[in-house]
Amino acid sequence: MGRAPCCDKASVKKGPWSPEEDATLKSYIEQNGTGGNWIALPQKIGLKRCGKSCRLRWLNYLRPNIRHGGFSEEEDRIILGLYISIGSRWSIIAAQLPGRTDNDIKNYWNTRLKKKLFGKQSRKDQRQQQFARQVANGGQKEEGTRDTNGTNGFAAGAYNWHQHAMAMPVHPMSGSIVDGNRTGEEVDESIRKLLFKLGGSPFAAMPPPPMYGESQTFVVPSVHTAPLTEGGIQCSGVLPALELDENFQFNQVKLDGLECFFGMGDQSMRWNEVSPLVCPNTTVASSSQGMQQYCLVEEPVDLGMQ
DNA sequence: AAAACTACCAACCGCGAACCG
DNA sequence: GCGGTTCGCGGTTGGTAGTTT
Repeated sequence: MGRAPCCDKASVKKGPWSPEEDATLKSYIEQNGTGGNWIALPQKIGLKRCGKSCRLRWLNYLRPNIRHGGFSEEEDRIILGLYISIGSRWSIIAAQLPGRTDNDIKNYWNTRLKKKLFGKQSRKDQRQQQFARQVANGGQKEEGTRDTNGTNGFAAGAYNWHQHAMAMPVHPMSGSIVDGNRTGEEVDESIRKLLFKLGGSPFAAMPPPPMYGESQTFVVPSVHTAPLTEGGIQCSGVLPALELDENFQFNQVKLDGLECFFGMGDQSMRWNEVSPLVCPNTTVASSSQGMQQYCLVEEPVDLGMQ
């Protein structure tokens, strides 16, 4: 027996929602709630829509206190930190960002953040950065840097995000989830608790500082217990060695483009080509000093795990 | 000015999980 | 325990606005 369709597709309207449909759905749910049955809801209120479509419209657009666009640096870091830790579990990531929907975060990741992280800038970002550099140069227009890709010298993989970070001001997160009083350790603890709740062991005490030689190269360990000198890849820069237990191994298959974090794949990656979103405040320290700060989420963030 | 290209995002689709009788 | 139904999630698609050539 095949799967029962959730609705009669022939008689159901698809595509963008009209303002009238929005108003009908919104006013009904605000007054009566969903009634616990999305499938029956559209018939009840005379909408020619699939129940799933109604649910999606409500959750992603009509629900109160939804925020769209305008992701802050802080939100970027939270998304990135959680993506590295738990993969593409957007609903969990969204739960840590009040007002954001999983769909919004997913879109943001797929269209912007992933490219931003791995060096391929969106044109919007390119323009923002070019503008910032012009401002930094006292308004002088940059010339002669456009490459054949039309990326003004910032071709994929060659973009220096540390430079970007200096040019782009860091905006405090709007809303209330940053209280500014919590230490990095408290945030780490929140994430540990979250990961533990998700079924894995919290990655024990943040990783030991990587050995940082004069070559500015160290070996990223595999996710589990691989020693620093085995199974890793050569990377330059600073990277935390996350210790996630086997319950998190499944996430690896979803970590599109992040294989380097987990010692997967055979390509080498230069970490100074990766956005400071990964290691926003990391300091290139001498081998005697060790690493000053860890990555993941470093700003005080209420992860709701208290 | 127009065609081609790119980026963004709302919405759809299908699957597994959870729930219920 | 089983089968049917609904929910929730993540991946993907399609439309459109913006940008480049």
